Amino acid sequence: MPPLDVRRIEEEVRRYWRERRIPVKWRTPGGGRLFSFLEGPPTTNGYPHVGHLRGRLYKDFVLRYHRMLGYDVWAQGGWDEQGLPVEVEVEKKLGVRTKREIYERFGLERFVEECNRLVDHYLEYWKKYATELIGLWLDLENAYETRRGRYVEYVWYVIKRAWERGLLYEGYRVLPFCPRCETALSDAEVDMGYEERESPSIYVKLRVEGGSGEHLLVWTTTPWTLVDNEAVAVHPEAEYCLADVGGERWYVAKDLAERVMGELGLQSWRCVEVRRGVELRGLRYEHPLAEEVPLHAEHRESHKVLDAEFVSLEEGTGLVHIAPGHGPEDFELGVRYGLPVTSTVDVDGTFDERAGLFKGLSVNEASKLVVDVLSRKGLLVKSGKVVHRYPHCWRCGTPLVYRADRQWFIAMSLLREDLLRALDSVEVFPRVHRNRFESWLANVKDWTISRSRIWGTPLPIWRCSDDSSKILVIGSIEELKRYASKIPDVDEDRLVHRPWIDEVEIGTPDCSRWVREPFVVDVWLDSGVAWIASVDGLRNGELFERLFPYTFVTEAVDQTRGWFYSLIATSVVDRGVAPYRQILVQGHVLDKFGRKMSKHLGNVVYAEEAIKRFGVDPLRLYLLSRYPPGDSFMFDPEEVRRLSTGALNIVWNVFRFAAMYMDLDGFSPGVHRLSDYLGRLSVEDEWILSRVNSVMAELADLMSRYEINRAVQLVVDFAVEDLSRTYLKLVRPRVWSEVSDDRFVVYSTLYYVLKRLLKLLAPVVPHVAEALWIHFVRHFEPEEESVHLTRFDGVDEGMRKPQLEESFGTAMRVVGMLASLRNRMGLKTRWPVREAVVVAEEGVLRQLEPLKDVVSRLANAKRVVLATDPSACRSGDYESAQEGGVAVCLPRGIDRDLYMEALAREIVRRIQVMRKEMDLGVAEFIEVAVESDSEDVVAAVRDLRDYIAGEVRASEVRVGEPWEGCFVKTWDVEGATVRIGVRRSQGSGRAGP
RNA sequence: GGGCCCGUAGCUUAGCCUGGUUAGAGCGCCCGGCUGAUAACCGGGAGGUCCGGGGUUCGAAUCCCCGCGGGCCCA
Repeated sequence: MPPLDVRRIEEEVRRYWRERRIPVKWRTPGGGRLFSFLEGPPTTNGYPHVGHLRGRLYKDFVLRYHRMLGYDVWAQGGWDEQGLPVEVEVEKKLGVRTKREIYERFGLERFVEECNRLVDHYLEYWKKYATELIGLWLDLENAYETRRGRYVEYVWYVIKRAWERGLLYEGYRVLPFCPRCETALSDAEVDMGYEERESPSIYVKLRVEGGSGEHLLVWTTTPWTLVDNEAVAVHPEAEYCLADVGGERWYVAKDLAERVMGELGLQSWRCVEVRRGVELRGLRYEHPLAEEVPLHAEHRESHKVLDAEFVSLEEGTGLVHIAPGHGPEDFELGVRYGLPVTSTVDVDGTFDERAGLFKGLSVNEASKLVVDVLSRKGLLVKSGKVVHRYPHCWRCGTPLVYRADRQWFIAMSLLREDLLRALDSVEVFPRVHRNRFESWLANVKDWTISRSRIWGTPLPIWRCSDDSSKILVIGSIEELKRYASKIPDVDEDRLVHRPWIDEVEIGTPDCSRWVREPFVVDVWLDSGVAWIASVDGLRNGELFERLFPYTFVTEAVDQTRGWFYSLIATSVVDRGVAPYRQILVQGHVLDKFGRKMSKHLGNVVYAEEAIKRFGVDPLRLYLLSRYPPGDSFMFDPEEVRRLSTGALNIVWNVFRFAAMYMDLDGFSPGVHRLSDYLGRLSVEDEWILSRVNSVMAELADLMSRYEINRAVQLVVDFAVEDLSRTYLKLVRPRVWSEVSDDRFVVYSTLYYVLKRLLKLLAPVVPHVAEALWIHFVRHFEPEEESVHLTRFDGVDEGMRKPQLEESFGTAMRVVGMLASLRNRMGLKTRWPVREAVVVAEEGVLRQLEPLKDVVSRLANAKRVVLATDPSACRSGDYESAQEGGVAVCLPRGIDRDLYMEALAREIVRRIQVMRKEMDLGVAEFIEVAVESDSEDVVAAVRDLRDYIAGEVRASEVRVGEPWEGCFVKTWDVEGATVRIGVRRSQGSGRAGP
């Protein structure tokens, strides 16, 4: 086996999988129980980064794990292809800024084709870098795509179901709009886009009618909304000051007066009168923009003080300017008091002709002009700036504008109980996220499903042109065709999109001409129906019934209000139950400083770059093991190598070690069976066999809670700590020894452990595990085609020895203490000691008794003495250390025999180095000559010639001058000069197969 | 304004639910060792007012309360 070269191995393994169609075989049902996974479809815009990879690796890990547990896995891919993000990018590409331009310069047909083309572009990229290369074995051939006719139909289906249940309605409502994208956004979308922003902050006084000199002082951060101001609200219970300010009198909330006046820079003011909010009710004021906006002349009746509970006494003046067309609370108040709902702002964020002076201005421009006008009229008290959190468009970053408009809704608020009941049957990991989801559902608002856009599922609602109260909702393509009197000659995928859908002419007996509502559907409804649309569930009922509800879905935390919600919402609308059993909520990936990854900061690590830089499996190991799935992940490129490559190297070399010797000795698992050697196991064999089975049991426990990082750490730690550092270190001499066939006991033990280990590693590092399977397991058992087509072996309870594992832990602690003590004494591990004494209580000693030999080997002590009596090594001849009730001691002096042995080992080590430098194979024999000015060294070589020869695989070790032309090096050994010569001998290697 | 989460070594963190060895790792730093799988690795050391304060308790990183600081969500 060659050294580990991750990239080459991944390349080779990918080819192997492709040629043998392993992923297809992996997905083929084998009659087991079904683990049905529903892919949260990535949106096909933008390039995948490590955050996407993290999520996709959890999917992959969980699928592979369950496949190896014996489940059949349903692993269909899926893509979310429609919606604003795509449009935004196409607009950029085409160089257009408004919808009008799209219509006029390009036409919808061309625009939609461009959208399709862009989707195709990203699709290829996501398939390669976020799926195939990372080893995610989703079925991409049969992936669902939200732009397809057969998919869009299900969005229609659910909307029709809502209609049938009386949940679909249209309404006039104040909603957040993105003026750039010219469409309304849903609550969930608004939630995604809160950002810090600097806004104007102005104080305005409104003249109370009657020339009394009284004013209402109001504060706002959106001066433009004053254009549509219709009233002022006060809190009914609050107390208000009528403050005398240099002759004028202003109303301001008593509790806020001090702060407000301070901010306005007014020192000499006083409260001349205090009145409760309710007493101000009905006070009329002159509209501040009455002259500039003519329509307010007709609204004079409304311009007065109202009372409202929502008025804040924490900020502002305690008097709130009310624009029913621009604030949800204002709107409700307006409805309650019959105020005109004035919204002179268009969907693109500009004022229309009703806005008088402000006509044609954007809201920002209007804000500036409002400030100027008020200033000129002497109504502006103060104009400043404030930084606050304000909602922005989640796709394009434009600050949102609240305005009233007509939209279509699904009355989710009526289904709160149903949603909560549905959630009862769902397990949420990690648990804390359940509460959040629950409170979201408990307070869920009606879902605004209409969007004034182009590239999306057309809203399947038609209105009768003769009688606007008549509504027709169409739930399938078949139904559409049934009603259609004329239909464009295009394929289904096009037919269900603008502009083609609007070329369909529909007439029915009760209405001669139906006109479609000019909206598309919120994309969250697209992905939301994936539970049924992904498999064309109405036509594939049998398959669908088996999959539904899906066993498992996982996405990042923001999807609680996104996809997790839209899935359960649509499923509850249609059938009243949750579409999934388990959801795993993932945290986000941040940069190494804990900052969000963003193009703006330039700290995004893209998938392609990461894969090329680190290789897939090191990246997988890192992303899967570093943090709990639910936590934020601070991605530090330095750590990938540190944590992953090192561990993978060790794992790889464990197999190299095993392969080398097993091969050399002609080991064959079919012939040298572990079952035949069970009676001859050494204690470390029993221990490692127990450990591997315990690890499998612990793994199952961790995975039952989706503690993926700990599960992965567990397996890797086993490989690195237990297997490599401890077990292999212990059995090395047994493998080298040719005096008995004890090494076959080691091999058969190792083979058992390694094969199990590979299966445990397969879901974590599928490429490396497969390469090892090919090079190692298949070398002995060629019929085992792929580790990924195997099942985990059950836990072999008979192998488990919890007490031994505990004792071993104690022994390792003692070994560590001895190493520490040696360190302090300046005594190299290479130098043998006569004895190591362990003083501890009875129970600990009982644990250590069977492990004395293990301790003596690892501590390089001739013998291990166990004692309960502290005086055992209290004499001046010993040095001791103690820790947690256990003491260890080592003798200070060294006698001549041990000294000779130490010198011999020093020589051995140097010869080993030389062997390595000569690049000799492990089985090759050498001849050695040692020459020194030290009599001790000469004596050690002479006396321990056989020992040295055995250690370095020499056919001859002699004292004297090295041979002519052989490899010679001069060393310093304990102050003595030693010349060592090494040459290849004629002796044969160990007998091979 | 309300809710949830978090604060442990220079950095990243385990432990907290279920109170009880001397709070455990990894990285970095310093020292040493090992090397017939390993361009590897191993061991040791220094480094902690477990955010602060109060309470419960024989005993608190852990449970409770109050602050402070940070994050997320809702309004």
